[in-house]
Amino acid sequence: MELRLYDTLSREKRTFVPLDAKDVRMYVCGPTVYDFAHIGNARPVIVFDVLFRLLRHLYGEAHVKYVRNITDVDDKINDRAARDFPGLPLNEAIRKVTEQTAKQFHADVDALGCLRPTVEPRATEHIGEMREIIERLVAGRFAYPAEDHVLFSPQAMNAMSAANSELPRYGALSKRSLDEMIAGARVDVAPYKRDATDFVLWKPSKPGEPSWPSPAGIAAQGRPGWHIECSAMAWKHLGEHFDIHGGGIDLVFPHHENEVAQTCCAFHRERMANYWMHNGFLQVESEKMSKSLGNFVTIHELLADWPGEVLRLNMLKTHYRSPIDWTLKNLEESSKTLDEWYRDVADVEPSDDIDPDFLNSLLDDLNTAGAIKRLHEISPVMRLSQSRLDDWGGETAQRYKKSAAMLLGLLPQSATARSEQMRSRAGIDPAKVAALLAARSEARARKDFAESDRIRDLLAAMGVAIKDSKEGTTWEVAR
RNA sequence: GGCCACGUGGCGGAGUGGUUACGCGCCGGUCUGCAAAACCGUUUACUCGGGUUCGAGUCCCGACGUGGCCUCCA
Repeated sequence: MELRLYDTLSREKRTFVPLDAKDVRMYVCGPTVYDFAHIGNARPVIVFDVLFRLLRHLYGEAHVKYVRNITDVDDKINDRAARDFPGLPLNEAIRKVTEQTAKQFHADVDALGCLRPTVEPRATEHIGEMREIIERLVAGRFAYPAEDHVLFSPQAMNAMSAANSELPRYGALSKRSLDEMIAGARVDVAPYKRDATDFVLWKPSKPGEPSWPSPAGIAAQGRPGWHIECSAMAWKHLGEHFDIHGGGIDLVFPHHENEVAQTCCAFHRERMANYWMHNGFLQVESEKMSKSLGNFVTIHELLADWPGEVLRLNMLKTHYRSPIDWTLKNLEESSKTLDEWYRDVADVEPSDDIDPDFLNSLLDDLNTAGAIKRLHEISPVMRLSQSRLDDWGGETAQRYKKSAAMLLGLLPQSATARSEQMRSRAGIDPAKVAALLAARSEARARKDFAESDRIRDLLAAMGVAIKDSKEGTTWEVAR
């Protein structure tokens, strides 16, 4: 069994071969911390968490390094800080915004059942590395200073790459040519740019803005451009060349294209990452998510209505590269599925093994939908026709189901713990329910069905769903 | 306008040219005081038009539709 991953650069699924099986390295673009993360932001976090778990399963927990950055220097952060804390000095306001937002982000992704990455570097702690990369680029004539900016020249890169096969061509990742980009360039090209396609590595800071000593002999203080922070952090924590780089599909251009350009030119490398992985976009109720449409939904808001696990399963039902339509109906379905699975596994401990069919689905470019199909099949109950039942049944199935689900980051707790959690979440008093159930049983025993139905309706109004069976009556929180 | 994805049953959603994906829902049944829950069973699909092939949801071409990117949006 081998892992195959779809690589955006080659546009095909390729067998994953790590550079060093004892040190598998993955970088994923994390949040810019200026506002609540929305459900679209949650997708890469969840998807690459599953990949992280899978890699740990394959190569051992100690042999996988996952780096996800926090970008805490950005124009949007500055704008938000000035808006939210007008009384404070800008730098102090910025610190408040980034600290609060990062904290909220951690709370959100923890609730979604995501493991913390091995390293979570911050852009502002890597200004030195950014400057060093910029110096290298200037020395190599890939970049030039102009009016206190430093600009990267894709034209220079391509001239060098034509003469030196060690370098990739600019535009290879996003499958664009410079000619196309020049044709599509906006009219308002900054006057200090030599070419319309040049992009900013470093720019001057206005008074009061965050600022650091500039590279390339520029006297004025400045701050980094957008793409350089990821090149710097990936280099620092994963080296010049590593295995996997991930993020949302929208980052392919310009962000990742520019990262590749910066890193490969600074270190004279043909490649930055061996596999480029990109998750698809998300729509809400069949509409593009946007603030103007009023369907901009944050993780924080969703968590008020749903356990994080429901959001997680709902995300994983669709293959990571396909678009997702995020709807209430799907969430309800996901919620029901989890109820059923928790009932299936009860309080068993996971198996030491992973079901091969389940694992094979994940190994096929993270086919979580196929894996979930298998999870439905692995059931302690005879839920499938006899011919397809395999050997499943009883505790073996329960333990297999538990271990497989846990590889997806699902069913992390016991069924008992979960149902207690659901009860306290719904604010239901178990003693009161027990008393009402006893009264109902008594009414049923004396065939006073008017009374027993009245109690049933009463419980339903409290949000309690009762379930009668031969063994007696149980209850759950109604959805 | 340029480039890139995607279009599967009532709904969600897999699918490596040839055999039932799977889940939800609907319907029927068992159970039940009646229900619910649970369990059993059944039901429908491959956007359109060409082409390649013994055979296409799967490959090729075109049309239509949806979405993304085109310098700071996951």
